[in-house]
Amino acid sequence: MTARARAAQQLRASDGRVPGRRGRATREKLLSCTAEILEKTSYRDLKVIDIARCAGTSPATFYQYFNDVEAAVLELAGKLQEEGASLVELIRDSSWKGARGHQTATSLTDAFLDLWERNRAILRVVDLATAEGDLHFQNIRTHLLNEVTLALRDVIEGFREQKKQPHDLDPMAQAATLVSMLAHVAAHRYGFEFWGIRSDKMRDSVARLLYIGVTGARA
Amino acid sequence: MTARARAAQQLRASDGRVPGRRGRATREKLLSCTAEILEKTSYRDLKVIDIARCAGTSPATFYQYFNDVEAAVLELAGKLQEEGASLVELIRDSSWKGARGHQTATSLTDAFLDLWERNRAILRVVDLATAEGDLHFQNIRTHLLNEVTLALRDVIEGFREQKKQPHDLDPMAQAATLVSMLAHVAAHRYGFEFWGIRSDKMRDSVARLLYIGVTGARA
DNA sequence: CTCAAATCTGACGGTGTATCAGGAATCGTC
DNA sequence: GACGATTCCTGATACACCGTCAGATTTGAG
Repeated sequence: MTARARAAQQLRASDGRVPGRRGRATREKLLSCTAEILEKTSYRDLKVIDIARCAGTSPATFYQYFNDVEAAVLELAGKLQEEGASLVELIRDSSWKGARGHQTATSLTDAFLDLWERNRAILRVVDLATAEGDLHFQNIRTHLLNEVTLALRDVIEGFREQKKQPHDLDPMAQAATLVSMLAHVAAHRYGFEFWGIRSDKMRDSVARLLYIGVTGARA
Repeated sequence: MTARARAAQQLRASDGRVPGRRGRATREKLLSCTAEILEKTSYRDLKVIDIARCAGTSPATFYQYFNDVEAAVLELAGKLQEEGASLVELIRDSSWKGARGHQTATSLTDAFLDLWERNRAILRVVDLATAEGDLHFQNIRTHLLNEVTLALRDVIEGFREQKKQPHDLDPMAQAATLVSMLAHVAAHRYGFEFWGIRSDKMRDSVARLLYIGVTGARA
């Protein structure tokens, strides 16, 4: 790789320079402040000036490193893209047969809920922006969930070949549906508790439907 | 009802007056403009000044009728609360047994997708605001979905009593999970097509999982 | 210590928010 | 159809945030 090519894929400040150590540090600080504020306030009320204040710097500095607030959030979201990897392992490396399969479904459900819980503030925005048709966020969401969906699809395809699943079932659509269920329950977890539904019962239902949906087995 | 009590539940302008015909008309115009703009732009970029411009009036007029942008969107969302009613009828008045049951599940899926499609711009915001913990939107979302969830719960409870569903299954949690699946697939419908999954296959998977989840039958 | 590169910020023009006093339209009444 | 009262609307305004740039400050290599 030429020096030119390397520089091209490196971080750039708004004026085109490649940031040094100090620069990268303030950039990181700005990012973590963005994440922190997003935990407490709505996306609509996330202001550059607040991020700058939190980072002990000025708004102008923020614009040195990001084009706008969305760019910062987008980067935070980008960091989640690899998070899907551990879920994929879980899906591929565990047995989906019988009681073991139910155990796998439960573990996957827990892992999903946990992933969402740890990143709920960002994932909320990713969800909204994707629904609004923002292609950048859509891409991130795809990268995060696509691996998981594909892994599930393969497992489902296996059960279909064994005639455990209906012949006309589309494994990819089925996988996407199950992932949707997981994502939505994870996103609205707090809402269910508020609604009077016990969290562990919710988990059981999700895991059970996941198991049935993947394997074609009965409840 | 006393005049005082009636006035108390009537519409009020910001200065406390009860609006007359002209006032209600501009109010409606502002609401429809809000909805219209929300179709094309993100919630984050929804500005009072744009709504006012669209309605051919001034920002000050907007504030005559709404405290802020959120109040207007909240009212638009409130109008959806009764939309759940037709779904409830569908759930209660149709058979869930055998092939008929599968037909019912398909109809419900279609009705759900249609409801979301017709109101996607507003429902996006409801979803986000609910996830962000906004209780006003949470309430609306609950009213919209709670009836449907309760209706599904009753049907599930029936199948549980017939030993078609596991004894330890919580019908309410199961219903909430299925509604989550419906809501999320509906919200991200366009995303799936973009992702290369055929819309009709998606619908089939959702309907099938819904049928299985409600009745406990096999695929 | 010196100086050039890297980093930061004060200052500014532009846009949106939210309020209020007062101007304009409407309506009932004579 | 003119009057006054009521309803409705808006210009003016103070304030907040955005996004940019020139230049001040800091850093660190020599």
